Amino acid sequence: MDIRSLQQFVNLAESLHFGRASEASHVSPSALSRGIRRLEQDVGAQLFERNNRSVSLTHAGRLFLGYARDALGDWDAIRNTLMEASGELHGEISMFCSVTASYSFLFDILTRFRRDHPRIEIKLHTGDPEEAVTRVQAGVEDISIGARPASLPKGLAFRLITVSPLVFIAAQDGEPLGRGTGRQSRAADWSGTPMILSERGLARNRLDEWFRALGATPNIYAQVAGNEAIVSMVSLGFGVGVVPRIVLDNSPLAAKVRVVDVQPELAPYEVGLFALEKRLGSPLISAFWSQLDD
Amino acid sequence: MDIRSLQQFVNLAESLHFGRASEASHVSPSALSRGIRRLEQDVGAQLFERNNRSVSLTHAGRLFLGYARDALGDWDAIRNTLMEASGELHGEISMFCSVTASYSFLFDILTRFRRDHPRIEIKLHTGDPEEAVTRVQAGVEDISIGARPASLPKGLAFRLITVSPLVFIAAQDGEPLGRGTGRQSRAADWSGTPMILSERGLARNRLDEWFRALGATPNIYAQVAGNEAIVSMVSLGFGVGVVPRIVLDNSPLAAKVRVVDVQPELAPYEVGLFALEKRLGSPLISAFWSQLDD
DNA sequence: CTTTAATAATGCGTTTTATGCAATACTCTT
DNA sequence: AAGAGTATTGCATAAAACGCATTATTAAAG
Repeated sequence: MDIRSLQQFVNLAESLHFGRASEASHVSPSALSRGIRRLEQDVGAQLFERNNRSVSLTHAGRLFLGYARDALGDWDAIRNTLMEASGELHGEISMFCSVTASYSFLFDILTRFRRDHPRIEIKLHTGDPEEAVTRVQAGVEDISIGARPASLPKGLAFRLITVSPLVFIAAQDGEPLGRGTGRQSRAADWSGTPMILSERGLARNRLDEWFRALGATPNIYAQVAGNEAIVSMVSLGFGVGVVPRIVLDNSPLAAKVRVVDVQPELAPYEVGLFALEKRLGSPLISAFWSQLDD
Repeated sequence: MDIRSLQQFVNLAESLHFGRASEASHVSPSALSRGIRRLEQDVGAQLFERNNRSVSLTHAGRLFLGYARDALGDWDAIRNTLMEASGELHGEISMFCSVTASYSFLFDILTRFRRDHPRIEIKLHTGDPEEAVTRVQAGVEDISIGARPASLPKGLAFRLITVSPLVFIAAQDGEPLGRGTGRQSRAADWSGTPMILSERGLARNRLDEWFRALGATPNIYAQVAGNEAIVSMVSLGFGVGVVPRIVLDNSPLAAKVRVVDVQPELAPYEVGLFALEKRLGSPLISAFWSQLDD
């Protein structure tokens, strides 16, 4: 029996779904399946009742779940105790951010963190920015970087890193938009403007809201995934897009697009760290969290 | 972290000696060394202060020892709970006996045990009969088979399997001993008789005592290790030996030796099971123990 | 009733990890 | 200064774990 099997067991007991539990444990479903089997061998009792379509805890499994939670807690506790006693922090933090974020300020943050805590390993996972909140909520990651949603889910802590305006961009050498910039937009201004939008996500929601408030319907030329793709298509002259300025700052195509001054402005992106509130007590996570203080 | 590392840690913490702890853990010293290293990595603190000649617990190690004992206890407890709930016993018993014992009644005992508890694995280790007591005392083995010593060490439980007389044997076709058998021996009877004796062990102690009571000194022809070797040398006519009768019953040389009726008789061997009293509560050990009841 | 989508398990080849043996390096004793 | 005792390490081997692709089973949808 090892600690990882125990964590896998708890993950599975909580989700009752091998696919999701395997993600939470950062292993493949097959590894999880075998891991659980091993554990059942070790403990000498069947813990889950399962067929190929459903999973449920046996009576023994429910008893064992209590033990497993305690054991994981005890292990964490002794580790933290010894770690604090020894002065230097060790261990591993699992982290999630979008590719965009990893290109922009993540480098600086991790460089500093490594300098201050060289023996804490960061397991970095990248993916769709939308997952930043859900993955932390689900316990799949300790910390994630993302944009603060309109309403922060209960139990989730947010730590602001930076604010980046959402800006309209057009091709640098394209024709000027057929209206003066800098004044209030009118619905008619936008009916003929092809737009490059995110398929979904916070920026898209903000923009939909913006158009609704204007009483206009956007002329959508393309819906793409990823801010880089938006910049790319805009730079090629396909239309007007909306991205956080921080994306422009890190884009190799920045010189090929220009920011259009549009009124009213979109509410800015608040980019920061997410973590579960109850896990801020952990020395490792707390170290990462408070590193942004200075 | 896994349970075996934890057990290895406790073993080392108790003996502070890699060689002995590795025996107690049934692994090689190098495996133990690496195992401890791994554990120190996992826990993030140095647990032992050690150079090439001495081992001691660090402060962190002392703290961790408390945790480790608890964790091992908890693991045992949940296993036993689930095992009893599930009805069928699983797991592993480590067992020790002499080669002699393994040839004689061990087969029957294990056959029956396997029939009643097919999912309990027996890890059998063989060696010098004298170790039967010490290895159980040291916690290296769960159960051992051996002869009951004159005084049973504190905390050790003994369960009689069978009683086997200690008999004098001589070569079948050798000359008759120069005195009538069946009457009380006198010191003079033995001065010219070459004896084949164990180097040490219970039989040797009994015989030394017997000669002392007789006021005689044995004429020792050879001191050998192992009852089989005694039978062998006696059968070849080198002298008179003393072995438990059960050895004869299982010896291929039985037809080549004869039992000599000598008075006073030696106290018989009481062969049985050893286990630590405090471990008789464990379901597995208790199952083995009580199997002899019927 | 048949089809389809979902999903846990498994065969297999590969990578990682653990182990034992023999050799080494270091330490304390004589 | 020599020697015995002992933790460690290099190396080759063995075992275990893993992921991918596939399979088998099941519940729901048509």
